[in-house]
Amino acid sequence: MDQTERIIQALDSAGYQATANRRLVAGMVATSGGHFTAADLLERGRRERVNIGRATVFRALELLAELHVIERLDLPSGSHAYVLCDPAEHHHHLVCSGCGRSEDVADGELARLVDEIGQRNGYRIETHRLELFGKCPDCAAGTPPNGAASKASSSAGQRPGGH
Amino acid sequence: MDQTERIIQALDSAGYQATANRRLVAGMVATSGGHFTAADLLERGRRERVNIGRATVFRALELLAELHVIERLDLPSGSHAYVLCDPAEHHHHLVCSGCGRSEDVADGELARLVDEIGQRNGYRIETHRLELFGKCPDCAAGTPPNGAASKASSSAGQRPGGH
DNA sequence: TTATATGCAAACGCTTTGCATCACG
DNA sequence: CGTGATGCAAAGCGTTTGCATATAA
Repeated sequence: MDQTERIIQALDSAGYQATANRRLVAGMVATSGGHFTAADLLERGRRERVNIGRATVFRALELLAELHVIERLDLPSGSHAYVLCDPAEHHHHLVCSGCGRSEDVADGELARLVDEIGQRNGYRIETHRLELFGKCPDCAAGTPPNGAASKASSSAGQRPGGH
Repeated sequence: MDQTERIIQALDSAGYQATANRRLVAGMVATSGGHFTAADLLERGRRERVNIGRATVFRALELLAELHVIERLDLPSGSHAYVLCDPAEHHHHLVCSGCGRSEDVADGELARLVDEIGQRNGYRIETHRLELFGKCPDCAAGTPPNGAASKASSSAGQRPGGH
């Protein structure tokens, strides 16, 4: 449920200290509501008057990426962003080009297709990456969620309605 | 066969001058044998003692990308590279993590799969990108093609079984 | 001669690093 | 205490831009 806790948990069980700053980053990541850049977090920190250094943010993101709690996306623009995601299984990302929201997408049939392509070309495939960009239901309907691109602030990730 | 000419052709028919420097870049791109970065071309230019400025290389690459003669790749390492490719149809890239060589891969069934994913999530998909990395037949056989030694050094370090 | 293209170097944005300090275990 | 984490500022890359010069049409 609480994504922030989940992240802190991940840090802890990997043997890293869950320091105040890392908790802070965890919180921002969890409530980002979509993709975000290091600059976004820095900016948000500045706006909320929390004292956190540039290097610390970068180091925290690197750490979380290493733990597969977040993953780096290459946006069509060429810039790098991160998204919170499920560390458990191999998946891809469907990213809203309107509000930045993102969904994890299971690999599914893709594995077979990838395999096939490898065979056809005689390559031994090692990794593959699929990135999907489009408009989420809200943005497609012209009602983008508050704080569009990088801000956003629903406290529970992308699971409206919970359970 | 002459890719260089094809590139020059593309420039010309788009109304751009096929200047000496652009021909030079075209030649390097055509004979790159795989992916390459702006730095690669610069380096190669320096080595071959041709006089071409950094900005010119970047501008030429930007131009060729705009004409869809080359395409930008995001290597797993996060760095940007370009590959020569067919401007005609929507396709993806299969890149050798050993020598950097690259094949165009038709979209094929992927379109359907992408569509399905969009529907399932209620997204209106705008673009998608599939990138495949692995070992080409030669590299897999331990006989990397000549002149490809350090080519994909930046994309190595992949975790084959990984996330 | 007029529009384009080029070189150079400075400017830029993003990310990393060195190092002294600080917090946690 | 000792290791790990942090802040700051400087350094490092890759890329872009301003501007004067050179070249193509």
